[in-house]
Amino acid sequence: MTTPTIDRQIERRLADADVRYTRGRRVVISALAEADGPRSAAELSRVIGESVPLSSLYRSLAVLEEAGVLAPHFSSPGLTRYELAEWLSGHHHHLVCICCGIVQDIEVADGLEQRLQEIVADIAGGVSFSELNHALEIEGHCAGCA
Amino acid sequence: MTTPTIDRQIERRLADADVRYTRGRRVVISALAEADGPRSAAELSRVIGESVPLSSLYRSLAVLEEAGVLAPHFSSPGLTRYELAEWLSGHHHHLVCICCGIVQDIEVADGLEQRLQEIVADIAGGVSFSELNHALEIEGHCAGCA
DNA sequence: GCTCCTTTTGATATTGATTCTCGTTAGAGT
DNA sequence: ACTCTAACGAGAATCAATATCAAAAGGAGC
Ligand SMILES: [Zn+2]
Ligand SMILES: [Zn+2]
Ligand SMILES: [Zn+2]
Ligand SMILES: [Zn+2]
Repeated sequence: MTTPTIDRQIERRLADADVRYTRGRRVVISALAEADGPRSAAELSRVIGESVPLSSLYRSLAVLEEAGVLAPHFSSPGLTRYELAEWLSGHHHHLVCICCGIVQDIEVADGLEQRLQEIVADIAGGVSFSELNHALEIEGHCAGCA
Repeated sequence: MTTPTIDRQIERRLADADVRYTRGRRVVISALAEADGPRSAAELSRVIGESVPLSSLYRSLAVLEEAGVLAPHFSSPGLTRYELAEWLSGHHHHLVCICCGIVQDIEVADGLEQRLQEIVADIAGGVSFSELNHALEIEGHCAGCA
């Protein structure tokens, strides 16, 4: 259930970009806001149902990514999952199940995130690469696949 | 240039799995050993040339992954890149250019890797998820895209 | 080298996710 | 309500990847 706060932030962002926040797009955002991790077009379609045709779903995902509202995530062969961008959902990391492929968001306590940030800066500091962000994926077996 | 050591390790692993280490497969391994990061079938084909048809290249990648010699890597929409598995190349992380998409391996000094390991264990310790491995991707602009 | 048997190859067809096309529909502003 | 433009949606097209299957190559034994 999209929080009113997030919804208002998205409204403003889309208005600034002259992109309409239509019914179909609201449905997509709502489905992603309820998920506890990134979801693919097919996974979303299964949840949303017929009300948003696949071709529209794909275009909505592309438009919302372009507007910076959604971020893509890659962890399975041949498909792209999307989630709310971090400025909406907060910085977090992912648990990736190597058995069933599901990806789950995980919040990292401030202290740990701080230490992680330092390590990343140390690593990137030694090479000619301008670090902008980092993504930590923890791979293993989820509760269902234990 | 595949080091003789790595080549011997692969020979043994494939022999154990009753999989032949054929010319085409050697070419693929050699190209990946020379790369400084994961490469897709198309990227490899560009380097290798006509001597290994795409259909064979794809099958070689699948066979070598199945045998545990190669590991897949996902960071770009709609394609899979491969690299030597970590038991061959050593544990490492990746720099991902958000501009051109190239992925580059990066070695992490033991001390940093140790601290990273601790953080990962701390994060995974709090949830019902059996941690097996971790992947840290540092996103930013590569030297070419600066 | 020759035979038999199994694995691999490679040209081609096929699948599956995603994107494109284009006529139709809906939204914001007047 | 009228207009103008953005968005929609059904279907075609694209592109990475996989499946087919007949032909070629390896290996073991002779
Ligand atoms: Zn699982
Ligand atoms: Zn996430
Ligand atoms: Zn770059
Ligand atoms: Zn790597």
